[in-house]
Amino acid sequence: MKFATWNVNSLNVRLPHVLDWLKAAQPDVLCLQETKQEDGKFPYTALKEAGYEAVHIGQKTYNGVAILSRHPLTNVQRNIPGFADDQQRVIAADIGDVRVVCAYIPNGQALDSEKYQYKLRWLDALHDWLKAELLAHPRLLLLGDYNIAPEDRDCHDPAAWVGQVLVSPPEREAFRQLIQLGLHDSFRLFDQPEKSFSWWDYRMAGFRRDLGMRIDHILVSDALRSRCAEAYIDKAPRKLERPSDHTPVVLQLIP
DNA sequence: ATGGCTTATTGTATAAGA
Repeated sequence: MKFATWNVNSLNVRLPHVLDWLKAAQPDVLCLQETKQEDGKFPYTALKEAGYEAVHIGQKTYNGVAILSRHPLTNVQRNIPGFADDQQRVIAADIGDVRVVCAYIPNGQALDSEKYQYKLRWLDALHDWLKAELLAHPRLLLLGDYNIAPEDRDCHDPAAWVGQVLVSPPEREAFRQLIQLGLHDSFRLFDQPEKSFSWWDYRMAGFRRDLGMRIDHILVSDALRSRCAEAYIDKAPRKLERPSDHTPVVLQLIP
């Protein structure tokens, strides 16, 4: 079973890339973030023709998350229960014997921004919900755009990023709190190249100069750890014309 | 590196992303 996550920065613009990638990479499950469209515009038909059913929660302009799957999706949950949020950032479903949670964690903008406080509150709510979710579903995957580079090696220039979002100590602590729930960063279960990144800024020729960050992750619960077979970042879609600024992150799980 | 890009919007400049 191949699972992947990809922030597509507008599914309307990126649908051709998504369809091409589904065909080339053949994932069983693909979690999308930043679909940036209301559900009425979501391309259910095109995805169905490609062999994937989908569940989605979206809004105009911002946010929006979806799970695409070749296998039936059941027990679908939208948003974090009990957390009042007008931003559409979470969708979860059962696929096979696994609980799949797709999340678009807030960016935070800047440390002195209200959006940063929202990010930390949001991470707290996610943590508390996942704690309960793990009791009900021991086999759980949390895939998405975390907007957190967990360690300095996940940042192209840690010194230049001190004092900014994605790397601040409270964000990294929130990531560790998720790990404390009994989750593992699947990417780091395997040897990886140095400078492994999942996002590069559109500006400053960020991709060409490899000024990237690893902020998209797939966490696996204790019960799934021994089933992890391979984890990698597929940089190919980032090289296309008019790419998303993120590229897919992949985990292969033994059935 | 302090925004040089990209996206969406009842647009023609602004907000947001990361």
